[in-house]
Amino acid sequence: MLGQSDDAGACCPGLLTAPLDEDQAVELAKVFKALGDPVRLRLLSMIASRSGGEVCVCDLTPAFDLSQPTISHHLKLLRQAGLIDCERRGTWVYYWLVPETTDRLAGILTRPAGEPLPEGTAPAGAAS
Amino acid sequence: MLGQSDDAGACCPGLLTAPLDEDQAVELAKVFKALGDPVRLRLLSMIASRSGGEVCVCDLTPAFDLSQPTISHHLKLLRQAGLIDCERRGTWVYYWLVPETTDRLAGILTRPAGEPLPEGTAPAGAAS
DNA sequence: ATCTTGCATCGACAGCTATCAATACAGCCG
DNA sequence: CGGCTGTATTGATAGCTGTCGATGCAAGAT
Repeated sequence: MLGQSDDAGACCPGLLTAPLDEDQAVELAKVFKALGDPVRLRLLSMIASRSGGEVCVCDLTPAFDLSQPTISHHLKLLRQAGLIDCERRGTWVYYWLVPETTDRLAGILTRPAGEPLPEGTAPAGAAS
Repeated sequence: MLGQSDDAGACCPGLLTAPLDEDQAVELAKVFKALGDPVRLRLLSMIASRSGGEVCVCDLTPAFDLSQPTISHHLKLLRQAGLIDCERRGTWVYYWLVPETTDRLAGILTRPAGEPLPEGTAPAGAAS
């Protein structure tokens, strides 16, 4: 959902250096929207911090005061955003991080070092 | 809203290396939620890519097929998320990026390079 | 085959959100 | 002063989203 299709040239200049076109913005927004929920952020961090690589849903669900279908729903959204992936193994389902996606986001949010900021933060240059 | 107070120790280990606690997740989610809309992403990129530092609202509004109040609303959300800031100068209002916030997000999404992805199990991220 | 457990899907509902038209406010100009 | 322009706020509304209980499906256990 983010860079698995033909993103020729979309390597990562994005967001902070050039205006996004609408299609790119729509795609990116899906991923950020998936991150825009505390439950999903915690799920993602629980999954990602298992550098063992994977977590069983049965380890995730009890960490929240939410019903099992709700957790399942959030996991689905994270998966549709390309942030995680999963596999059934016997009775259990295991989830793991897709680091390419988070790497991509990090790149998109990283401002090219050489960018000369006006002066701190508030460019109150034009003093009338 | 994100790191302008005392985030002692919260430098950036976040998200991918250790499970987020709920308060952190709630705070972070606000920022990601602000990014979870195509219009706001385009606004942010238009503002950020002006490394001159600032953009007049009057330059932003006509770039969208949306009413002026809607654009104003989106700008307000971006500002509340700490992603941009603004200043009135005469008749016009100018917005600029708050790079600290995007830097923080980039750091949060950046996985410590040395993290050895296991491969015995499933994470067939790119290989296979 | 049947029961049991783990997870996903379905349908419903409350709360939030993006959008607009109308209006208010701030500053310039005459 | 009164009018004009650029932004923000308000109020209303359609659509989306997070949540749950109920149900369905997969796979191991009996």
